[in-house]
Amino acid sequence: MLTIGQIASYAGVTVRAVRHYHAKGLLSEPERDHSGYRRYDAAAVVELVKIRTLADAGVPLSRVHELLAAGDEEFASAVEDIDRRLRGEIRERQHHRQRIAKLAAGDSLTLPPEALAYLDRMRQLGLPRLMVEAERDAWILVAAQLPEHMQFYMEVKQQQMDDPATVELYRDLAASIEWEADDVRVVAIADRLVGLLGSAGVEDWEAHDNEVSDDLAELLDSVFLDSLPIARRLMDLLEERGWTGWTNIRRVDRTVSGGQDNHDSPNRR
Amino acid sequence: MLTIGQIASYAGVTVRAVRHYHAKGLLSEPERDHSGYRRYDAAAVVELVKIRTLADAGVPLSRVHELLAAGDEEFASAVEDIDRRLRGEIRERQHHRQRIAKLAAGDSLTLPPEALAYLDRMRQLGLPRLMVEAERDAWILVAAQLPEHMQFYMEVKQQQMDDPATVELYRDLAASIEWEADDVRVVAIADRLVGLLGSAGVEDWEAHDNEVSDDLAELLDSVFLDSLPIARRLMDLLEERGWTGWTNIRRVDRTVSGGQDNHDSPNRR
DNA sequence: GCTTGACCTTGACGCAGGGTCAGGGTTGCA
DNA sequence: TGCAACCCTGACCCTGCGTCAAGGTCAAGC
Repeated sequence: MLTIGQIASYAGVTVRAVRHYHAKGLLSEPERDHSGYRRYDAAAVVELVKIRTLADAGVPLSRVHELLAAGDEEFASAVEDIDRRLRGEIRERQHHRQRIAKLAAGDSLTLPPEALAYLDRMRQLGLPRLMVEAERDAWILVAAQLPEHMQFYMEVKQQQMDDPATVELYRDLAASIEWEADDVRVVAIADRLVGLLGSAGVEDWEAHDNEVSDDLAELLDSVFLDSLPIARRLMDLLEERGWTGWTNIRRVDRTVSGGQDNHDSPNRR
Repeated sequence: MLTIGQIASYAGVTVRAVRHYHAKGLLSEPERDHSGYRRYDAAAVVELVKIRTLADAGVPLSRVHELLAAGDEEFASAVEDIDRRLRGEIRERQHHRQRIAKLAAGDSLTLPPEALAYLDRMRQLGLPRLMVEAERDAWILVAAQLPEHMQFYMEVKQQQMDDPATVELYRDLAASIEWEADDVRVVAIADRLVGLLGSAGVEDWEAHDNEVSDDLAELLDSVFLDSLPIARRLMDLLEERGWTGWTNIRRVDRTVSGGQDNHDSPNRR
């Protein structure tokens, strides 16, 4: 008669595993000797080897019992199930490999390459690190929600960077991070911004704009409001000048107070 | 400010997952409002998106924190680690697929094809099911311990099946399962067995024999002893006739009582 | 007879990544 | 005011065992 350690070593498993199979009901509990030790016969080793054979083939323990008792047909269909699961797990891992490969290749953690290029452009134009990071965080949020629009957005942003007046405005906005909330220079910024908004040349922004949910717009506005002390005042001034919102900035409807309309708005976070 | 449900939905994860990341220290706990609700800012969403990006690339949560804080070099080497792990997991699944495919193809659970062929041969020779199953169980044990010797063993067994006298002996042994332990016909069986042992033609059995550990031999003997009431008596009779053991049956050394020597022994379970 | 070391016993916690109650409190809307 | 939809913590569930903890048993050597 065999002890648990012996059948375990015959089957090439640990003692703990054998007890686990008992607990799961895969292997029936054998007789005990006078001191309570389990005593196995050779048939138990055979059962254990069968269990391990199935387990080594990727069969979950919860299905081993069923498979040991199964006829040919059930066995075949169960095997198909298991193979399907294995294929799925392999595909999943392959996708994981592709993703980490991209991350390792410098795709940053969360942004598509065109966004990284845009942020690089900002840095080259000498815009300060804090501003670039605020932009990055905002675009991470957009990319997470609307990955399919990122390319378009980035094209527009790159065009904006081609306009010296816009870049100049960005620089001043960046500098304003050190201003108090009531700094008088905010008024000049607001006026220049309205000027740029009026001369906006991007016509089909609107189609993409409508994809930005109110919730997301609010979230992005909050990034702006949190990062710049003058932000609240600036938005107030813009509202006086006929523009409402920031992320989804739109012309205020003049006929119905508090109403909305859909003029396009080239300024973006 | 955002609730936990909101940041979860921005990042495409469950509320439970966000709390899990808090508990694991991946995402720092935000402020609470007056009623104890967590209140998040947009930066938290950005962090959460980063965490998910890594997790979706197969990075274990336990390494996410480290990777978020890592420089380029550490990041690269960590990514290599993870890719290695993923490759290993894929290979493992591929092996699993091969194994269940073989099982599904009828490779039985535990025996190589040549053993299955041998068992089929026994059945064709009209040997009873119980005997074939006892053989099968015994060979399962051998296959688990000495898979590389199975082919040789099976060749020898097939040769035995070519000998009508041996087959006849098997038939009578099978019939003996219904005999009492003290049936007189056992003596005749023992004599015929000794005759076959003496005329054995297999010369290099010995090299394989030595691979069978004493423990395994004892286990296999016990299969024999458990399955046949006359087994014990038969072994006693064999010992009287100069043969000891069963699985590792050997000629008894005549000069030193109780000693062992290494004559070959073609009889096998 | 005593110690030592290798076994054996049950019970419980731990891992990864959360899912899913249970048993509350809060908020927002009709 | 009521109800649904949130939020909170705490706790248990899943896999397939590994790893203590705290003891009992066995065989060997002195």
